[in-house]
Amino acid sequence: MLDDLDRNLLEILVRDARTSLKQLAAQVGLSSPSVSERLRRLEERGVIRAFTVEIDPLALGYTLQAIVRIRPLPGKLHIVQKLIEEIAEFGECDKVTGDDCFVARLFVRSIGDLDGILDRIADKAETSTAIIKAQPIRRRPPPLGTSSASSS
Amino acid sequence: MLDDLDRNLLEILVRDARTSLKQLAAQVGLSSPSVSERLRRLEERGVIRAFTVEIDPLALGYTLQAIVRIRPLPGKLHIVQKLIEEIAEFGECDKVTGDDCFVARLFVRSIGDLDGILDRIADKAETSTAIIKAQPIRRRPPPLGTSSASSS
DNA sequence: AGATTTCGGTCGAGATCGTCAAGCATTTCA
DNA sequence: TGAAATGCTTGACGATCTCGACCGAAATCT
Repeated sequence: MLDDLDRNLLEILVRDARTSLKQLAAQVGLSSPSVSERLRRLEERGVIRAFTVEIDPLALGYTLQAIVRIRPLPGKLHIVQKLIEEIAEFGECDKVTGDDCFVARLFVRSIGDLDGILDRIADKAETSTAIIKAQPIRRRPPPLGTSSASSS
Repeated sequence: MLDDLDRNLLEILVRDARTSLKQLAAQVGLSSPSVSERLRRLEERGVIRAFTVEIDPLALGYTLQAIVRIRPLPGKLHIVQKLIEEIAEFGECDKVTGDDCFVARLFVRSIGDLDGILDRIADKAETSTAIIKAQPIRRRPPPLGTSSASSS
């Protein structure tokens, strides 16, 4: 489905999405129209979900991040999910198996804000919050190579 | 530190990092050299951490994601952290307060792979794994507006 | 207050880049 | 065997970016 050239292109673009077609072409050994066509198809197929910009939350004043596990009270699941989606400070949320129904990432500027936001769901769900002290791995894509599990 | 124009630019770029300087200039009411200079400074200051491409893990065959909470055995914290960093299938890892020391996101192609990877840290840490069933909120930046907690 | 420096902006020209059409080779399929 | 489809290249045109020169407002210094 993806050949080596595609993977190569993706790798370069993950590092710098502004790499010009010309440079991309040079690095993978194609002409720029070919690269352009490949990118078009990668987008069309949904492999490339978006070209975007990664912003440092700190630069926006969000000095605190937390991982919040959320267990909605009986019958409140949908209301809670909707609420989470509407609160812009939630920067990520996954619905998971197990006791905790949701695991979410919260960006806040202060402990006070954290409290304020959790209060808004306190009557609809139980939450456990863990403050993030460090980020050993920041968001990165899974390995692009055709395989890799259990190597190094 | 950031004015309205900067925030406006960031908002546009988060949606589409390939927006041309010309278009950006038109949308915020500046000339393109000005926009160019602003972007340069946003990068320089670290506000924009990177221009990147968002890849669909599914397109690479990663049909399964999991949230893994990891509690290293006594004395094994650093070994475990290093191990996690080296395993490319970990797509995110935060060091948090509380009983669980790390919370990580794992991309795998199959349950078998999941087992294989967890086995590699099983003798150095306790783990609890939650399979991701859905993603109500995919990675998004915190609100860019000057404030927002407890609105909407 | 008045002069000066700094900061952020505009304009225009030259260089760079992306896109399009035309054409070619290889593979696939009837 | 031949026709169609795929994926590539080349070359030209138009759009975009970048760089230098210049300008004005605001802050700073004397």
